[in-house]
Amino acid sequence: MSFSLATWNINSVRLREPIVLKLLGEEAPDVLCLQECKSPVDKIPLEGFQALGYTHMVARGQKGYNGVAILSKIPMIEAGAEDFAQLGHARHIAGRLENGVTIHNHYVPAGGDVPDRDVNEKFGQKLDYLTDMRDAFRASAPEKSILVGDLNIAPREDDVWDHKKLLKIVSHTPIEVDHFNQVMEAGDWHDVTRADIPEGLLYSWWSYRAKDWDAADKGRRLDHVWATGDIKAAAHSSRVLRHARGWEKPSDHAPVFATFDL
DNA sequence: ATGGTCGTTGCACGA
Repeated sequence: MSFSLATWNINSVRLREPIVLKLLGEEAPDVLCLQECKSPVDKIPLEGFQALGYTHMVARGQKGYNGVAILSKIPMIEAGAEDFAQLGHARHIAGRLENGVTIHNHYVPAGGDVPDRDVNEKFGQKLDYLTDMRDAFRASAPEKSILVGDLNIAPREDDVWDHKKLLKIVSHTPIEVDHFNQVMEAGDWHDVTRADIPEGLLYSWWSYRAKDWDAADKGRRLDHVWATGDIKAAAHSSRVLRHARGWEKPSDHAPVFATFDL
């Protein structure tokens, strides 16, 4: 069985229902993981998704902030939702497909502007969220699992438009990258996107504040697809759907895709 | 060094 998957920070699933439908219609991933739905679960506009064959959903939501959902054409059951760092936020949901693969969908806290937990509580919450993820994977090793989401960290030099300029900018600081790598190591997670696209600048997010995001191209790779070691060889065909950043009323993130032959 | 843009909500805050 082969299935394709996409992860996309949608920045309001209700406002952007039209481009979610566009993505599902044009690219037809079997599974779509969304972050920043900014909606209670019962207000997610399901009808159009269902009409396109996405008849399964697991989600956590809250009014106005955060929120994660997994839409699937493949039968899927909920496989847990955790409140890492005990923030009381809807930032994680897991689903299990009928082929036994578990998908974790995360929206890691952005972390505020100042990369110092003593003066910026949000930065501490981000680090604590990642530490809790690490400890959960140490306590229970994930198998046959995929982890996706807006992890709000660009770990590599070629995941940002200017490594040196961003070393003190939240999302690319050494302490965040260290926490990120500890999560990966604890769960035997492997970076599917970079296994498929090992060389070159690669971004999934461009700020709304740039005058011309495409020409300036000051992006960061904040959105990730990981797989556990037991299924990493099944992954291929990774890509970032960059042109979705230029759609009508876009999200500031582009969808990231991968395919798994399992 | 600064300001720049969105979305949701309620008359700011988070990203």
